[in-house]
Amino acid sequence: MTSDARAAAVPPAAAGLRERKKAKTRATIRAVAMQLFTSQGYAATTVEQIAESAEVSPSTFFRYFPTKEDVVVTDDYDPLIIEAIRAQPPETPVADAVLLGMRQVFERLTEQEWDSERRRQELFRSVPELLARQLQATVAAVEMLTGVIAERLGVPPTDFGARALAGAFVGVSLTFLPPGRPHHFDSHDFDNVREALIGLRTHLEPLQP
Amino acid sequence: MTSDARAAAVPPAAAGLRERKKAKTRATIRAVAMQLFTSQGYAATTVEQIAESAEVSPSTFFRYFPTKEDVVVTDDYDPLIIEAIRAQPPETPVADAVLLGMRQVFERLTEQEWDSERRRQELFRSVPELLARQLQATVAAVEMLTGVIAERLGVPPTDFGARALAGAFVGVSLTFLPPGRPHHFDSHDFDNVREALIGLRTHLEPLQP
DNA sequence: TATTAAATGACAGCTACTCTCAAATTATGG
DNA sequence: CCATAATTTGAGAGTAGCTGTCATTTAATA
Repeated sequence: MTSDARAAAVPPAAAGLRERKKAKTRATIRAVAMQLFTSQGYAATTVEQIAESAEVSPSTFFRYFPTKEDVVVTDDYDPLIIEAIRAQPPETPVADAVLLGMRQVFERLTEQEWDSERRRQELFRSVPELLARQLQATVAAVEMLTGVIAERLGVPPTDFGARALAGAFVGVSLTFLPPGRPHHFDSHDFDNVREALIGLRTHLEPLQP
Repeated sequence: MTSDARAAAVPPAAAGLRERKKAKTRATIRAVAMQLFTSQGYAATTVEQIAESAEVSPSTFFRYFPTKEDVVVTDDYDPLIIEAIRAQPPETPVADAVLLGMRQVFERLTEQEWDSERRRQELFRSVPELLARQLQATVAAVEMLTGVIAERLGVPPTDFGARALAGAFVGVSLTFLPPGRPHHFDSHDFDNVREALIGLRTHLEPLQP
């Protein structure tokens, strides 16, 4: 949703053997890949190496992840955030609902999940191509956010006000990933986003229609 | 600055012969590349083809553009926008100064420049990898925008308020590139961005510190 | 004009990614 | 439990983006 909060999914407990095996393979590939990336660097790690470590063929790697970048970029958190926002009481103002929803998802992460999340962020910071793809995913997520916001406001999802609010959220959130300087996004940062939004009002005030 | 307003630069009139030749080569490569992209498609056009059409070797192509993507993504407009914002009278409120500055640069484009700009936008819409890289460039531009805003506000460029405002601008602007639907960004859209920002105030109002 | 610096082209090599086809594995109906 | 159908997998060949090296050409300088 913001450019963070993404990690490996836990394979669902029950399902056909086929499904479970696929989920396990996918998780394994991602795990060993992240391991190799953080130890040798992203560029220095070849798909062949990943495949070998995961004990699959390179062909299989590409069946699970269309590109090498997808191993890092893909995640399953966005739906959780949407749901969390939807779960906020109706009397809560939209802006608060969004902030609280995002925050809650982050707060529920286990220590282990935070760990892989930090490694992901580290990769985004050091590998420009990954950041680019991550931003693309983020922009796509704005669509979803627009959806929930519109729902809450009781307007159609095409409403410009809803779109603009979603855009502002994401735009402001992105500024908390400072260039270069290693700052790991954590749930505390939502307070900062909140304050930033409040500060925004000062500058928007003078705008006359 | 937003994800638009980028095109080929006009080679400066005077300079050493070397400089002029380089500028001409660069412009030629970009021109023939854009031509091929729009006629055959981006993926279907190989660097070898571009090099041949531009009458240079593939090696030379990569000396001018580090990647095939850079042919489309690179531009020289950001400095113009920054300058235009700076040129706004000091009594103009920041938000207005930014909007007016951006708008002016767009208004000064020639019909020819608009044409290539539209082709660029078309490529961003149809080629995901290009959009990703473009977004990366956009985020980088937020830094510059933060700089001017901070300047105007008389605060250090690290100020969170300045960063947040810059982020909000870009975030809101991005929402005017609707997914899929072919809408070409033009200078008129700045009125919409302006209205969207005004609408934002309603939702930010209820936020309590 | 002679010398120096820069731009270019040819070539080799690596790797991400695609496609095809045969072998292996899992699901399903009797 | 077995036969058959549907998926998943691996192997191998091929394309193209990109990097690096080195000799050759072209522009700048004295």
